[in-house]
Amino acid sequence: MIDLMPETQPSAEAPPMGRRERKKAATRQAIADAALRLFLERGYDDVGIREIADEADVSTTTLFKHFPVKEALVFDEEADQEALLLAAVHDRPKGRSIPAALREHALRYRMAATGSDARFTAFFELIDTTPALRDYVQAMWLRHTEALAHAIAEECGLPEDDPGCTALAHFALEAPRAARGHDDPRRAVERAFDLLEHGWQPDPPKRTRPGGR
Amino acid sequence: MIDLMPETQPSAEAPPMGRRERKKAATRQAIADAALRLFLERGYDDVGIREIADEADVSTTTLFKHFPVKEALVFDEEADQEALLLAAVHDRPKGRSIPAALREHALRYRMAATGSDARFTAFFELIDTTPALRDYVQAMWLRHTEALAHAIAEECGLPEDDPGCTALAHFALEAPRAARGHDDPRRAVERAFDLLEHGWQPDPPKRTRPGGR
DNA sequence: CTCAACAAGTGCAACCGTTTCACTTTTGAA
DNA sequence: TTCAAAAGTGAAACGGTTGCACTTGTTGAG
Repeated sequence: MIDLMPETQPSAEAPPMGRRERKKAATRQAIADAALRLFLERGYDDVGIREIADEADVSTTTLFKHFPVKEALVFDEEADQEALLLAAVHDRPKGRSIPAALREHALRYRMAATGSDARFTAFFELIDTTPALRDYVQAMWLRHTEALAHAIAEECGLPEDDPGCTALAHFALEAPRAARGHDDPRRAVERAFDLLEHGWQPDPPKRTRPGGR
Repeated sequence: MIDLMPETQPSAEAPPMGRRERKKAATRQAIADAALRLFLERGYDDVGIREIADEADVSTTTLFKHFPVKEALVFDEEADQEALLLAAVHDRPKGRSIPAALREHALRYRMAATGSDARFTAFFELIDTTPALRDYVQAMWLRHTEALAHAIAEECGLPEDDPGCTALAHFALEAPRAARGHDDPRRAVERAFDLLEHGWQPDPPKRTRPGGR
């Protein structure tokens, strides 16, 4: 329900899952769907774990095997989104700079939410009005920032806590976030990344050319 | 126990508290002391709320009247520190720029921890090794950043979500944090603020001079 | 001084997210 | 077929947190 990821590239990732993995995924999806539906109906705090499990027809034990904490039920696509983000850097067409790859990724995947689809609106309102969820997205954002910084550093052959990489990662995730609320979010993101691509020069390490591998 | 705030200015704030407020403060302190002692002895996760309350000789109800969540027991001075931070901006000597005031504050109050006092070391190790506390400090840092940004904006007569103010607040709190781990943290902070003071020019609003009030 | 009003503290039971445990059922592969 | 690992179960417990009805101490106005 509410697929935040538009149109995965047709040719991409389809390692044919066996029955087992398919069933597992189905269970997971059933849980997430039930949870989101109930949350939207009655509010995050007024829906208990046990009730969600019942609705999805699984035990609470099973529920927690799939989602480590209650908040994670709302962001069941987090892992996929992070993977996509890191892939955008790691698998970018050769010759393309990292900022450029991040810009493309931002425009492609992180702007879906800005459409005027009513379900998106409700989804974001749910988050914005629930302190527990606000806190969770904040922590999530940080996790992604760190993962991205790490990936960039690795890509450039820099130490994994290189401040420049941290800053770039920070910026690349902050830009789309700040763009929400602008009249033309797409344009805002473009602007931010224009700035970034001109300003950011990866500090070339000893003998690796920036962007090379 | 473990007073993070060295030497409050002698003349500052001493609105003579009545017996009531004094007792309340004492209770609060007893709870925080008991909690920190037990945490350091046995680890954060291995000490329960009920046990802390017992040790401080209060009911758990009372404990939660003073500290909204378990993590807050570790940061019982948070409110004071935030107040001090905001005061550093608001009550700075006239003519002094905001960045300069923040630099002085950072050097004065936020570097206490870098001393080689064994209790500080243990305190920070407790935090660093407890995920729940790491998460909490992160959220705390964000709250303080937002409060500071708000205070700066108000001080300059700018809209309360002015990006420049947000950035300045962010930087001013990030600098001392990043300095931890440097060989000479004090110097690192000085450097960071040197940069900041030269770089940052508050966008003068309609008719207010920057730094004026 | 007295007394009402209010703030602080109490004890207990409940709530709810989360974990543990011992157990059954499915599934993939040897 | 056989077997081990993976997925799921059910119930009970744990621990942080809250609600409730209550007592006690402090304060300030009359």
